Parts: sequence; C-alpha cells; structure tokens
Amino acid sequence: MDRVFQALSDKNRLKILELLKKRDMSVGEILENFSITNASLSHHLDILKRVNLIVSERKGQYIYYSLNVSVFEEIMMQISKIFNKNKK
Amino acid sequence: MDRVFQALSDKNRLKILELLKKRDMSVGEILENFSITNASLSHHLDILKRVNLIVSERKGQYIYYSLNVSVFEEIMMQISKIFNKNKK
DNA sequence: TATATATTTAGATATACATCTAAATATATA
DNA sequence: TATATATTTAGATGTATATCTAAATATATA
Repeated sequence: MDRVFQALSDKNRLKILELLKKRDMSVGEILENFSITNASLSHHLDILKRVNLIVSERKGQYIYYSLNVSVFEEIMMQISKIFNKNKK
Repeated sequence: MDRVFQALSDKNRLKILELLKKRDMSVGEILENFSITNASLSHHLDILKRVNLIVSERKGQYIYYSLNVSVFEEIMMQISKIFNKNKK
C-alpha cells in the first residue's frame, strides 16, 4: 500500500492521472502537457503502471494510457481501513 | 494533495496510523512498536501532523496522539475526484 | 527500408528522505 | 530541583528519487 501512496506522491504523476481522467491519451499527447523529456515521462508512466493505477494498450503506432478504475475501489477500501476506528 | 500521499508513503508512518486506529497512544507507547530512535519517531509524527492526519494533546507529562478522522472524508473525496471519470 | 512512436538503458547530477547520535530545550511531576 | 516525557536542532550517512542527455531497442506504418 505504501507503494501506491508513493506513486501518488508526485505532482507530475497526479497530473497524469488528472489528464487520463478526461480521456485516454497517447504518450505524445500526455507529453504535450509537461516540460519533461519523454524518457522521464516513460519513467513516471512505468511507476503508475507498476502499481496498477493505469493501463496501456497499443493502437497502431500509438500506445494509449487509461486510468485503471478497477483499482480505485481497492484503494478506497484500504484508506477506509486505515481510518475506520473500532474495526479490525 | 501530493504531500498527503507523501506522508502516507512510508511503512513506519502507515504503521503509526494502524496503531492509533486502535487507540490513542503516547509517544512512548508508540515507540515500543518500533526499533527507531525517539528523534526519528518525532520526525514521523511531525510529518503526519503537518498534513493533519493526526493530532496531539498533552495530558500531564504525556502527549497523546490520535487519528484526525475529520480529514478522512476530505482525503476520500480527493481520491474520488482523481478517479471519477466524466466529472470535473 | 525509412520514419514515427514509445520504451529502455546507462551514466550523471541534484535533491529529498530516513535514519542515526548527541545535545539542547520545554513542560509537567515528584 | 531533579526526573520523566517529548520535541527540536545539528551534523552525518546512506539510499531513493526526479531529472537530464544520448543511445539502443522495439513495434507499426508509409
């Protein structure tokens, strides 16, 4: 769980999630919103992918990224567990 | 928001929250559950306090820490925002 | 095969972070 | 005033992280 929070603890990665909230995007499209290199962006995408916050799918030359909404419930539950007093 | 996630991204700090979920504890009581120095623990408590995840209250010689449940709703809402597609 | 898109690798740099030790400071109690 | 509890400060160390440049690799398309 700490690795998920770690993945969420960077402004640029939160911004990536914000972008993907609106619509699925290719790496190039995502990149337009940042002033970092594609190598750095790939690194951030890798981190988000490793903890299952995003998923990728190739479409022709492009690789499209999207939010992995299915992991959302799990994260909410974990956080809920942390704060729910009087419960195991 | 990234600062909250940053605060949550350390195993020891998550463990502190786990402990305080069960009951309020003094620093000494918390410390018994770790093998770090009191200086390091104070540092972690400071980080959690700065983002309002915990609050402290002096009782005589002791200072008791407890979860700040009121911030819970806010965090859940923020995370919900990140993942809720089709919504601003 | 050449080009476009993306990832990966390697090495470099700078910053942040977790931890320690040791000492100083602060507050409350005996 | 001496002791207990906790925080803070300062300096040190080691590791992790974000970023870069440059090059290599992979996949798909023209």
